[in-house]
Amino acid sequence: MSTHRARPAAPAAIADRLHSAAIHVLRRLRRADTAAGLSAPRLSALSVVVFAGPLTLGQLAAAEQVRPPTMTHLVRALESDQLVIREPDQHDGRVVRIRATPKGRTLMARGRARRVEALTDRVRALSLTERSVLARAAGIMERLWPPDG
Amino acid sequence: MSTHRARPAAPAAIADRLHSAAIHVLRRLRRADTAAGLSAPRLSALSVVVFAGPLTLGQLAAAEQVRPPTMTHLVRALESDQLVIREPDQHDGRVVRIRATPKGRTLMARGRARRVEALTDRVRALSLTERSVLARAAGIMERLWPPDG
DNA sequence: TTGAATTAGTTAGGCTTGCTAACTAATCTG
DNA sequence: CAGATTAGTTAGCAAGCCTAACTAATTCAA
Repeated sequence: MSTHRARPAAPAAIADRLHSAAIHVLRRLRRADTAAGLSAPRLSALSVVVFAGPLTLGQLAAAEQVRPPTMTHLVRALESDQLVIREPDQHDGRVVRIRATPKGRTLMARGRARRVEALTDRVRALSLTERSVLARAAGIMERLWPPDG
Repeated sequence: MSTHRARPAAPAAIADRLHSAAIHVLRRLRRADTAAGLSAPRLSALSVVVFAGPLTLGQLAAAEQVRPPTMTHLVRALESDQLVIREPDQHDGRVVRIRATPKGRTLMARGRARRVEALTDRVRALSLTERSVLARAAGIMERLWPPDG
């Protein structure tokens, strides 16, 4: 446990290591992915739709931190797999509401489990202390940027 | 600090959150990137070449967890920017050694700093405890998978 | 020694994810 | 109602990833 009681690392060094670690972890998962599973961006978008209820394309794009055209594209892919549906808004003819289908809900749960399966296995091999560090880190990482950006 | 003294989270839940957090952090950085900087994959590959000395394309691909054709592509891009050079191996005519140029070394340091600048700013805003959690997490993440496989 | 198998890397081609610019359509505002 | 704004799509591009198929070099075995 080299960091215990050690001089705290500089923010830049921490950022650098975290960046590198995130890249490598995601690359591992990408490889383990594929087969019948959803890609990370699709899975991530689908999760938001499932959990945050029906929401507009723009809201979804903002939540996922991508541009609207990118989200249009992602939604089209999910729609063609019948995982979400597009609904016109009653009050505003410009907006499109995205809603998860039952098929989308089931597949999200399964796909998510499959995609992180390899990671889950590795986490299982860690000590309770290490797991707790990762759990806390995940929370910190999600809260790094203020809610709206 | 909700996880303090709380029942430890299931490995699958931790994996899931970490996965999601990694995606979102990297997306933020991608946005802040561009201008005169190297993309994450190029920067990552260049770093390995700089730190791990000259190494073959295959070794580099393995280190970066991508397929050889992908690495061929990345190396070509780095080469055309004169950040690395390709050298034929004396003993084995099939292998190609990749070596960082001085220009590559300088640009790596600068590019790395620039790319993680936004993240560094956010880390600076954290408490010492939180920073230490992230630092430890980065180390754990890098060591999740055994060295070679 | 020669010819088959293996190994390193490249080429070809495809898909996904991301972007900006430019467009359409709908809504709001003065 | 005209002009500005807003939501989303279309078009077109680049990067990063892959597999399949290829070339060239090396190894190994009969």
